[in-house]
Amino acid sequence: MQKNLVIVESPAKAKTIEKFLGKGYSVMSSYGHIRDLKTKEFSVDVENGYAPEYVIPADKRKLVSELKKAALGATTVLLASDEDREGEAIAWHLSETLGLDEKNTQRIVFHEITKSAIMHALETPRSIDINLVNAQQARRVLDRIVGFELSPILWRKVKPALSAGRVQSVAVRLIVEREREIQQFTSESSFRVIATFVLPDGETLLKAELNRRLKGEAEVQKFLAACRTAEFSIEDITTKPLRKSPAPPFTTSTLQQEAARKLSFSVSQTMMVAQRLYESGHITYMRTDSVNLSDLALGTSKEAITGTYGAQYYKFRKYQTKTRGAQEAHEAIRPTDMSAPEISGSAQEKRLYELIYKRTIACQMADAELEHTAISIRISTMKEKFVATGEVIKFDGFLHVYMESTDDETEKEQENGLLPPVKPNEPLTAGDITATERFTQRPPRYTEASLVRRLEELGIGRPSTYAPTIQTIQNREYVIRGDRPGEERIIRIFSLRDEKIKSSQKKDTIGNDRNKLIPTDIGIVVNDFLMEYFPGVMDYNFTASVEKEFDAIAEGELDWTKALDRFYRFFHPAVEATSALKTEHKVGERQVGTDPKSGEPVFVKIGRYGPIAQIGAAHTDDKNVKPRFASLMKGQSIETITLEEALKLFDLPRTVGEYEGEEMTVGVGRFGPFVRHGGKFVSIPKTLSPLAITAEEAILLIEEKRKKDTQRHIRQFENGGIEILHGRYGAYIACGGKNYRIPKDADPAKLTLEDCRKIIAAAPSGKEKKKKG
DNA sequence: CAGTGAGCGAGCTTCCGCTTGACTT
Repeated sequence: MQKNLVIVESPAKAKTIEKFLGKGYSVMSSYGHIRDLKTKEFSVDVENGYAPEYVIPADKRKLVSELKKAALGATTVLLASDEDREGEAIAWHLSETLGLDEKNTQRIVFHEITKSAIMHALETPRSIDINLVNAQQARRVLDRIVGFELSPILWRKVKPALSAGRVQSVAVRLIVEREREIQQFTSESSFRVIATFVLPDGETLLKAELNRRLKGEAEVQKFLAACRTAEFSIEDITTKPLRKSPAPPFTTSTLQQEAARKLSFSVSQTMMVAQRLYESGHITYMRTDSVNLSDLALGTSKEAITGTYGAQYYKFRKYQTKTRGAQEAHEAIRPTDMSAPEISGSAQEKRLYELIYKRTIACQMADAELEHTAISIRISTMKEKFVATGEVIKFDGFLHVYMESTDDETEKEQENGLLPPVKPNEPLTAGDITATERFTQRPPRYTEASLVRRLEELGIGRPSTYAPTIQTIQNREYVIRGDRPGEERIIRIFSLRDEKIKSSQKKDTIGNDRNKLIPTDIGIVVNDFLMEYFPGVMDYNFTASVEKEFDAIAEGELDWTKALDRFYRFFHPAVEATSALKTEHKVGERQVGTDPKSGEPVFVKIGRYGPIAQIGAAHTDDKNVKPRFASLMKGQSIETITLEEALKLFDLPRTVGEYEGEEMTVGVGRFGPFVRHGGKFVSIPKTLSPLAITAEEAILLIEEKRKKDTQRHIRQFENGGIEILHGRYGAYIACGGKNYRIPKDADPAKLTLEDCRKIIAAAPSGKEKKKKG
């Protein structure tokens, strides 16, 4: 029997839709794009109207032939990819590749996977919008031009295998510029004054803060002295109602941020867990920029809220997407079943689901109603005032369920809850008055999630690329996720008590950073280079301005090849000029001083394998004098390293002593500092420096390594030819440089040589595994 | 896994956005 064929992008979506459609339809998935430019070639014919050369990637061929077969046997083919630029292009590529006939091909779209939305889509088919497709082609080709013309310049001028692109290079720029702001930041000190007053009843306390910060010790002393003789009284009491509204439902970016703040998930972890929730049918699609909720979701949310919390907690809300460049092909991320506050699954899945559930429920709940009270306290000797503030929740509303977190690291000004009842002009007795020194905070380093938020604000990147982009800039070693110890500060404290002023000090660490994005030397050098020669592409508004052009193309107002040509005509000459540039020194090179021993200059720069120091210039007349090299160590930077530190690097490798008749040498290799002893390597932990390590410490490390190794070996056969080892994922068998997994039901300690041989023989060969790619 | 790096030179690397697998040391 002939059927209608519906093609969607995602297999999970296909499964759901199939249920709604019934017998006359079969639903297949394209798994995203089915054609693209070649991966290893430029694939754009610049001379010929920027004609792209599309190919079907190897891992898509089988799928495409299956789709082709299904399309041939179908009465009608319905292309149901997403209703955005990429989705329209997918539909077009499908129609081109499968050789579809316009007569029995329809383009349909829906934004939510509900029966009514799908039925409506079936009733209102259209044809492929070629303008929208061309907008996508322009986007694709522009990204290819930028990426494939800039990256090779970096290979030549900085280091092989680097990359540049419209999105990643701007992401790195944000991080580099933030780091510079932090370096240039000088914190200022001021004193925050807090007083505790006693009410006329002799026991109730009221805590209040001075309405301005004091500058410097002299002013503090003067102020406290004036307080000694002052009288305090209530000046004014003001209360005002305060309303708080819930945050909109989750998009990809806000989910990544909240999961990072509340669950400490990395961006990619959030996406992996969300993917599983989506595949098991618990949530809607997780890559979206829309805050829209379907009527179905709105209805079931209302039921859940009124049923669980009561009608007074419910409020209908519709959210509008404000994000720049949003394409809104999907709904917001929400539970598929609003009557299920919990699901079964892994601990991570449960936690992420709960977060999504609460956020969705909360966004349809009533405002929280609070009352804000401020009591100002007069000081008879001065015009300054103390102010006590308190906030009382009158009705919790959505706060009952969910409160959005912030990245704000600045200390929370402790707010009082309920303030005691007071009357104007009531006299107060001062207890302690304490002035504590505070320092202004440097700008915060980006986290993965806060970088995503910034990129989204700038309209750069898409929900499907946030996590991969962050991965890329770390893979290229432009940026690392790392820790930076805070700065220790002495904090001065002055307090007035029983008419005496006392001073004290305490130590505090501020600005301690963990798991933040920090630029590397390579990232900094590449960024500065691109900023100098390609400021247009690096501009934060570059994406926004080309998006405007893409919109014009989609509207049919602009020819896509003309738009590309306009860009290429200014971009390509800059590429040519930069390539031809002859520079005496390498990009990012810096002379740190002169080697006192040889009188040769000492440089630091990016080498083929990373940052290096160099003594002596190349290209000298004397061919026998060659420059010497040494890698920088982790944590050192070509921007800040001193001559002394650089010279020390040349002390390596060095011999630290002998052990068991063999020399122990210390060096720094590709994987960090190591001790070498009789052909074996032992890593030196962070706590020890290869420059300072002693023979005793080195021996200890060697012994530790040996102990660990013996624990690693569970059994040996054939003189070590076949071994059972303890690895990261449990026990495994190693044989001839290959590893084999042990079946779950077997006890690794009891396996015989015979068992091992069987397992090895039964394992699929390497060829079979590799065939696909 | 490990000390590389100054040149007669092989051949390689790279973009952004759609989407999941297959895999496991």
